[in-house]
Amino acid sequence: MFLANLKERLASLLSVSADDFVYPVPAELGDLSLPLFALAKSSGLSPAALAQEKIKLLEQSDLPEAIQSFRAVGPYLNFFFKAGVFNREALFDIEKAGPDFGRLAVGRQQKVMLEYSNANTHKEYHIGHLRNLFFGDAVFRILAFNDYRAIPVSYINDFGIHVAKTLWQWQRANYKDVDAPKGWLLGKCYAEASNLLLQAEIKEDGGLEKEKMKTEISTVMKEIESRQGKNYELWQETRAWSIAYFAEIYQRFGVRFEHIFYESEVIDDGLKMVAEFLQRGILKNNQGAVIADLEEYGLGVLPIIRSDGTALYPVADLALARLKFNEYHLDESVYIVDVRQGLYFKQLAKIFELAGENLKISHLGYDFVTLRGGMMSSRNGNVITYSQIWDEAYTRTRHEVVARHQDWEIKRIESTAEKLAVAALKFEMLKVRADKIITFDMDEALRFDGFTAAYLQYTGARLASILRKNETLTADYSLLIHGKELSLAIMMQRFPEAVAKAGFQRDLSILARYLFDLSQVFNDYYHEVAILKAEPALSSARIGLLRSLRQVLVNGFSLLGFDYLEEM
RNA sequence: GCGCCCAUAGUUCAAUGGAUAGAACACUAGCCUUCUAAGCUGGAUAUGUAGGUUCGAUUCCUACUGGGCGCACCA
Repeated sequence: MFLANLKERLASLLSVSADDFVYPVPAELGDLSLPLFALAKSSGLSPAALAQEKIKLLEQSDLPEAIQSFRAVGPYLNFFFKAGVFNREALFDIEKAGPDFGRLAVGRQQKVMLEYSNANTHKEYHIGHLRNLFFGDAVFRILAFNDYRAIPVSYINDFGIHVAKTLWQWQRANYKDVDAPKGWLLGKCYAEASNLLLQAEIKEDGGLEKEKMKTEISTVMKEIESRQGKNYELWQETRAWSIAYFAEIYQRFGVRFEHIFYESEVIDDGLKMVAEFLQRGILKNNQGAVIADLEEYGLGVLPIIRSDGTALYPVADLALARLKFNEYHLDESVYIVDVRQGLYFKQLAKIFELAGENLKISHLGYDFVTLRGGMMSSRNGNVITYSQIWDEAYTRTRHEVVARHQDWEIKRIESTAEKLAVAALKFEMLKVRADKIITFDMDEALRFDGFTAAYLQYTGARLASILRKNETLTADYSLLIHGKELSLAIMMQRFPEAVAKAGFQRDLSILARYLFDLSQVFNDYYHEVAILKAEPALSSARIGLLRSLRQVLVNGFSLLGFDYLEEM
């Protein structure tokens, strides 16, 4: 990391921290800058006077070779780099590091389990789930890149009351012979069941009808819980459909889990834990239900078991949290779940604290996805499902690819279109900070210009096309003295900083924006400078510059979870 | 009622307390006999309100306004 080292050397000469440096906003002011406001305060000098002091210090020092000049501009100390030297060192550095360029050894192999994609079987998979999946996967990738022993897991809710609702409607609607993915049909049944219940509630005299439905659903639920009978068998069959459907989605998006937990597998241990915690007074009976009373900690009340004796969500989660630490000996267990469950995870952590179990569990929240027409809800069917958005995205990318490459084989067209669609969707979800609500708009999300994955991939494809035409491997990079070459090299050297910041803040939008900025710098350069037609030695050096840029893009794309395309 | 999050250009988003608040989309004027025009160049427009801390506030603090979310049997 040449730029980082350069900053360290300057920092040590000036007795400041490398983190104090900034990059001047109007680039004409310099390549690197040191604002002296904060330092001036402790020294008792004005920032401008301190700048003069530092200038004197620098004049007497043995400066790094890459520094061309420096100058004080008011309270700032600005440095200019020697393009030839900087570029030579910067590119050697990237070539040497290759796929590891940007990697940071901060994780020290700490074991961090990341739980995400907590989908429900028997319910629709929608764009909200996609945000969770892409965010979780990218956090996993960046932590793994930064030397954490990150363990991606998914926890599937296959046992709640929603299952009973779905199966109840499934038997009434009889969709067995409808030509559609079965996982999708189950989601449809869930929405229909919820709707029927809602309608019964609104209707005058609907009370009786609703009670009848609820009783029927409750019967289904109890049969599943008893693990025998027709409904249990139906549960097994339909559950398998959903699981296969999820596996398809994960494969399409290149997401892998080290393990998948199921609610049905931990629920029994959860019930035992509830009994144990009841006995120890950590949980208590109240109005026929079992609750965790956390009022005195300002965390309200968490219901654990319904007054009809059936289990609520936390039962299985209690057992799962314990199981994770016992089986994997974790340093930390992170739940990547919608911010709306923030209170719930505080409650969960508090219960373990009260039980004297020191489990480091934390909640990494992100905000939800909403639609122009209002909040998404699978209960009333106001959703954009995974299959809808995928079909639309793929249709559009395929259309674009066909328009440009009539000569390509179908297989190639389809594979390129698929990669573009995957990248477009992932980038759309990752480019916004996690604590922002995404108001999803299909046309907006599936654009291919501006701040999009297609722009990044197009940048990559253009430079790959040049690299195919000239594969010279040796060159003298100190010939790269164009101002835009220096800008590009500095920007490339800032990749490790972007990775570090994105990883530390667990905010992938930082990396997304960095890659976009980097691409803009290249596209500007591309239009201004001839690469293949420059005189041979210079052309070779420029080819080397592009090779390094490709490496940075490849590394960056892979952290966000999409492919670098050679042609598009 | 209590708690959490958000408020920047017509729209969607940026900006470790620091230099002239940046992009993208849309609108508009240009650029393909240089390597992929899914590109590039130019043009207008913005910090919700009132205070406070500070040499300096989009950023920190307080109040208010507006929007969203969460708070006992949903997950």
